[in-house]
Amino acid sequence: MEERYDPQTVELKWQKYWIERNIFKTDPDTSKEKFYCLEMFPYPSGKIHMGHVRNYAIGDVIARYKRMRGYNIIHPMGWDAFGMPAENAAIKEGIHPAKWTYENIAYMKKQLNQLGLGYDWDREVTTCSPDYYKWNQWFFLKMYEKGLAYRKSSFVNWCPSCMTVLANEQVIDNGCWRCDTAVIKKELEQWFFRTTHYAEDLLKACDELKGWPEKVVLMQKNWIGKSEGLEADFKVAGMDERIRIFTTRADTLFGATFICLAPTHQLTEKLASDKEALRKVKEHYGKVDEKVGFFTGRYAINPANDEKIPIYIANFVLMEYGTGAIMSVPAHDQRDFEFAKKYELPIKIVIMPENSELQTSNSELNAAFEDEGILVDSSSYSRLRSDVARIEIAKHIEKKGLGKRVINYKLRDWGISRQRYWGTPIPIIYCEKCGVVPVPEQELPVILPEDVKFTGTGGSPLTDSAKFLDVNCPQCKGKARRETDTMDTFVDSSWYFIGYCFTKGKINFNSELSTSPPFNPPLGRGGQRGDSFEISYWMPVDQYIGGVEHAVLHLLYSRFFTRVIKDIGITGFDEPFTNLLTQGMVCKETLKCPEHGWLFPEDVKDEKCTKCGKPIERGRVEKMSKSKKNVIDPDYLINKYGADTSRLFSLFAAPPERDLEWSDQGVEGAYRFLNRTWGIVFKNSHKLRVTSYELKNENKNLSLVTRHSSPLLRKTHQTIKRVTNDIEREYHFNTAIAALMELVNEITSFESRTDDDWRVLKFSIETLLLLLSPFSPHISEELWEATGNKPSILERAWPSWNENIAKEEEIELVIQINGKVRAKLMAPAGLSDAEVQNRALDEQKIKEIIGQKTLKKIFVVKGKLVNIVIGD
RNA sequence: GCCGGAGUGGCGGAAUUGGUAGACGCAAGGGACUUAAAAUCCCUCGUCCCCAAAGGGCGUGCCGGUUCGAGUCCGGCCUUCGGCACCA
Repeated sequence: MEERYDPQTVELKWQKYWIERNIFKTDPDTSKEKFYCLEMFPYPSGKIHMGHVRNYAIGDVIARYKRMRGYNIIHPMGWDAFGMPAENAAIKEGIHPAKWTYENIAYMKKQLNQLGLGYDWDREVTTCSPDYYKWNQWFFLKMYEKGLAYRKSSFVNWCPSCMTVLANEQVIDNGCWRCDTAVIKKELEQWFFRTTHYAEDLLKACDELKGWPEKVVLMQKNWIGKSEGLEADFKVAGMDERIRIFTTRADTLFGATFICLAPTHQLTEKLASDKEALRKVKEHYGKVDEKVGFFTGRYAINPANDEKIPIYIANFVLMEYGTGAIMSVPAHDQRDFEFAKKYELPIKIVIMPENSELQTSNSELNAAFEDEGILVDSSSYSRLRSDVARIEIAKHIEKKGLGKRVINYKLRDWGISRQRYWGTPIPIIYCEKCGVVPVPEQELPVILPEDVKFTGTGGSPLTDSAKFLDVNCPQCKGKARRETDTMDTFVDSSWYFIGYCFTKGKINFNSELSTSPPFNPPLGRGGQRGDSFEISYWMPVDQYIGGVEHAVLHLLYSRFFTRVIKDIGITGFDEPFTNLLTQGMVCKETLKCPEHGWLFPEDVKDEKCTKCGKPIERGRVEKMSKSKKNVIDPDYLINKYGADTSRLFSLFAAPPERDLEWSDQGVEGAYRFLNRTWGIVFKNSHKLRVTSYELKNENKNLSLVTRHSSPLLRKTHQTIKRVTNDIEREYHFNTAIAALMELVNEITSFESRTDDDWRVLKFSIETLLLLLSPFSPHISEELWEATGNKPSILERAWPSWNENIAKEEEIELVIQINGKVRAKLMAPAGLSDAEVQNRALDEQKIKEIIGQKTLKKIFVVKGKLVNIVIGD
């Protein structure tokens, strides 16, 4: 064994060993309980970043730990390979997106292997491969058959920079989720997936997501946004038309003083004569800044009291939600209030606070009163409480046949059309005679044409590819053209975790349809090795790990797809991910020069900018990003410290769910720890190798205990307990690693004198290596071998502790007087309360403090503390 | 504005059920080894009072409460980070 720890040599050796032995290959062995460990697959942008290192280190620890605990593990990895950056690279540098993507994948795969991550690459999926995206198209056709995929014209979010449509979930602060460009509204024919079909189910099932962070479940619930209310019809005076409105506050119906329609409402053209005003309002539609509207000249009849109230067209009323029309109650809705003030419309108070007067100035409201209260001026409903009146009025309207109680969701259908090249072609053909015709299943996949030009202007290159575009209609064989839009890349990531379940990555859902029912074949059904068997064996994912930024988008779409796949008849489960861990961001301090902006650490010397000599500002700790120049390159870390140190530090610096602040010195600390571990094995390697000791029988430990070695033996058992519990309890790796550091400290100061000491030392060191191996696997394998053991350490069982050995014989007894610590003394563990009391009262210092004062009461906390309450 | 986290030494963070606040690591200071430096090893390290020791006071964002005892529970604020935001 080398004296010096050289991570590069060690890591290469064991990575080669694992690959040659096929250690991470998955096998559906039904005699074992399975564990599906999954990390969110990366977009192949070129190189991995520290966020990936952290995410994948967490996943690898879990997979290795569960494996040692005896689970049958599936731990796959793949590539979210469609997307805009590849297309941008094609435009900018003239490289074909496929070439660019596959080169990036090759490099990043090498990096992942250098980190020692234990993936089964036989099940790798690459979403831009026709073998994969064929199934996007297949799902599309199945959904089209079921009416879950449909086409409609609508106002959509359009990013002028990306020249493509965005789903609602992809609009962040009114900007594009990729490039931040302000999103505009544009009317387009688009394909949609009917996510709303599952709205209620997706919402209800949220309560079953026990293994998810509450925060994420809440975000899902809020996004689905259920609200119960009333739809009511307002007749248009002098016309044979009705306007249906939606409200959650039927109790304020008597306070409605006008009606507002969305500018794109089906009746606006008919009602509004002033086309110029309508055009103006449309311009402001979807913008949050200002409320704009105009009077149509028409009136509506309030179904509650037959009052005539004016009909307005207003930009702030959304066509996409409810009925696209609202009754406006300015006294009790802030938005209506602002609109009414601007256009000088009447404000009628119909709800009063229960115990006080409404705050008004000059007998006018200065803001809407939106709380619950008591009804006034509402005919027979006056004096009712608003929550009661809400139901009564709704019932009344329903009875009169002028409306009905309904449930609305904020969740909209998922617009999946994208005007891009690098995505899955939508398998649809447009025929002049037959109209919209789906591509026949046997003709899948519809493959992206390779010979296209990327100009960066005029939208998708597919619209210029005659070879792709021109096609014969599958029905009438006449001239037809293909759909040129491709699918949102979130389609790709909505089912990839099921794709991993197919042996050797050979995805085939057709075989599922013919062989699958009955669903969920029982475990242990002898000899069956079909794909449907594998899906029901491996799914659902037991532990999913990824960034919280996907809390709404990806997770919601995956939950939707899982339901669709079930309804197609392939699977028998609703939820894809049993447990979810959302890891925090990797952050680092930023440096800024007043003249040169963000700086790399190497651009700073003595707190000054090396370019201009001005003093720099130490900025906030922010998420690592290239633009802020506060990134750490994983390649650099691996070269300098090795994968084991990089993994160890990113796991030690913070618990997984919290943000991690990068610290160069902290990395040094992790490296020092591994060096010390190396050192203790090196120092003792000769003797350790010849010391024989059977690890298996835990109770043998007891016979080895001597006065000298028992503290180390105890510490070792305590460490097994702590590390195991810390991993089991929410994956708190930081405290688990701290426990390992304590053990190393103890081992370092231990001196072996007798053969029994050597056996205890060997047991300690071997235990340390077993416990360390999920975190820093290479060095653990190397030292495991150096202590005379056969590889692989990964195939060893996770150690267990003996409570009898782990428990302390002596405890430190804390003595408090009136809740303040006054003395501490060592006492044997397991004393009775009375004995503990006596010892405490016997203590010289305690006697002095008590003196002549009266003893009021004594509390004893077993094994820990005594609190003596005394009077004056 | 609404919803949800978080606030503990110089720093990252521990404290599992209301029971010794500050584990572990980093930084800092002192010492050993060395011709010297690096590396390594040892010691100190919340703060204040005291020459020092012994001892004691204060201390988990702020104010108050419950309790023998509160970082932990309750009420009210402050700061900060996320998410949503004309959803009627």
